[in-house]
Amino acid sequence: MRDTYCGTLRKDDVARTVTLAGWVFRRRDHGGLIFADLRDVTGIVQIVFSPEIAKEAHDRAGDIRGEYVLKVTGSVRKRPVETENLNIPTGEIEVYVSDFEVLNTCKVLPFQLDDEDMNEAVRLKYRYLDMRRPEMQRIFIERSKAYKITRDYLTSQGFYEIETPLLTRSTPEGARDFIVPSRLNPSMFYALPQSPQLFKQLLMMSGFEKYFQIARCFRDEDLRADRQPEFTQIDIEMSFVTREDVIEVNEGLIITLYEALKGKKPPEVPFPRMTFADAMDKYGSDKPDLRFGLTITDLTPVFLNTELGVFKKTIESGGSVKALVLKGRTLSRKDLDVAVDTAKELGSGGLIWIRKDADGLQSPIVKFLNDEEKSQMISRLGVEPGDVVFIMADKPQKVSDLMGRFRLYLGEKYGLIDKSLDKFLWVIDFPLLEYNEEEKRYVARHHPFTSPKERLLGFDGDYEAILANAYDLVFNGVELGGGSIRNHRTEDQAEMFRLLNIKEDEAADKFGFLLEALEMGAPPHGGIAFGFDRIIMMFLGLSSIRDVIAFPKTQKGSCLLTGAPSRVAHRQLTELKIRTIVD
RNA sequence: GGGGUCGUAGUUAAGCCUGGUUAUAACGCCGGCCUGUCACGCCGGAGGCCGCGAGUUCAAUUCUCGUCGACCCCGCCA
Repeated sequence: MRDTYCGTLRKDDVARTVTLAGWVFRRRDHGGLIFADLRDVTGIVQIVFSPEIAKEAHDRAGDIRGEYVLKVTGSVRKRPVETENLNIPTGEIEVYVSDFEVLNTCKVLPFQLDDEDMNEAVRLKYRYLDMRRPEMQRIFIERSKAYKITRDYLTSQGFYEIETPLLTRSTPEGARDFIVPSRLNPSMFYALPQSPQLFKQLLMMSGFEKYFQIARCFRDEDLRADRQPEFTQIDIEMSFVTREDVIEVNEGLIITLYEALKGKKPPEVPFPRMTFADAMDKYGSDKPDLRFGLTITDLTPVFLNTELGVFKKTIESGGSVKALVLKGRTLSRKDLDVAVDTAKELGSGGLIWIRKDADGLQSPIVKFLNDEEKSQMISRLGVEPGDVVFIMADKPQKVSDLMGRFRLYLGEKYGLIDKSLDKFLWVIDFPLLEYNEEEKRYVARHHPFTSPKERLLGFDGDYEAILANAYDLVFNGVELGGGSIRNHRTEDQAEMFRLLNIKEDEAADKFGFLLEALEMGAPPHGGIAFGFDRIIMMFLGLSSIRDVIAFPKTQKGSCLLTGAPSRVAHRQLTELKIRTIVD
């Protein structure tokens, strides 16, 4: 239909006769002369309707409106001096239309495509129009590039791409499943996969050795700016590997993607590492944002014999006292009150501030501290005049977590984060287990197939001290992916189920197929999975995962475009032998 | 499940705190003029269930409660 794309035209094309096809982006009707910007997937070019060049075309051009779909034939000409538009790549030329055809008309759109400040609900209802905008097209063109890079890189490393089922079995542990009724088996349900975890391990038992898949995953949990109920993972599994092997090949993949999407090299290669314990101690997070310092200091030793009630009580019951120092910011009383309120909103029992002025320490609690405590605190924290110390006291894990979040608040509020930096980090040596208050038992921190760093047969010590052979990749404080070396021997996996308090018959019922497969020559194996959407979002510098998903869901999980989820015909339910219990 | 922000022409916002006139602006849309614009310009015009439902009041876009929807966060997300 066409022989040339709009956005590709340059000075070299002058004098060519071209046929273009695209949408009318903007028109500027001067009566005698009509300009329009014709847009296709490659960009825009100015087309000119002149009565002197083509009277008939010019007459008809008056009826053209925004977003009309045109096929245009004309000659490429250099723009007259002083009328070039250097803001667009095609700005040195224009196309004089000799003839055109309206391929389709267009109603007045519900919003203007060049409106940058659009309500997201309207964009989502008319997502196909939203996606017509060049900046949205750019995102999805980059995303498309990322698929290809991923496939090229991994296949060149000897990986095989294999698909796994979407209709699979619901398993306990982990996120809530989306379930799908089985018509052929009334009252039975499939589950959509939270990840292809078990299948990729089984493929290792099949002997493929290196597997990957760009896999859709489903988790029926509440949404966030960076979480959708269905999302895409780069899912990877390898046989006969150690943690170092997995990290090496995947660091290569991430670097390749980073360079392609950001157009520059990552700042630090190989990516630095940090243990989970260090991350929690210094940054109060298992995904620390290293673009700024502001590390947490443990002041518990300073206050072991304190007379200050809050600290004394906390320390006696096994808690910790932790501090952050905001350097060189003379905060007003109001700033400090806001900080205290913020800490409360984060869930803190209280935040203590101490301001060091030229006259000494200012704080509501300073009179309860003795000289020894004050001087020790000052030397440990390196406090200088103009600094503010923030202190919280609570159970060790809780205070770490709270200080971690408070650190992010301070970083954001006081502009400590250098947004021009990119910081990758491997977090390693996670705990294998964590206590779940709700279920009153230990659950797997990563997943139940993760292996411990050391074999555990007959383990009877401190569950929380067991380290896992697991690793996460963190980028600017966001988790991009994580993985582990798995248990490849039945007895090790059975031991894990024992630690998780999953009974033998239950394990056999739910995971029997895996345990059996492990008994039939399962190789040592491990892998990783990256959030593909998140990678695109982070590397393109976007703040919402919805911006990198073509047709995303709202926070309540609905699609404003199609109206999903929706009621279904009663007949459909009957066929599935399903009765709902609410109207 | 909980906390917060928001909802007014097609769109983006102002007005609401402190209730009372024809609900304001920009962009878009429609008509007219315009041969070098590129966010074209100039003149004129149309366009509103102030999300929905109750309540308070002589009177509600404005105050109160509820509800629906969008967004951010906590819980949740192996």
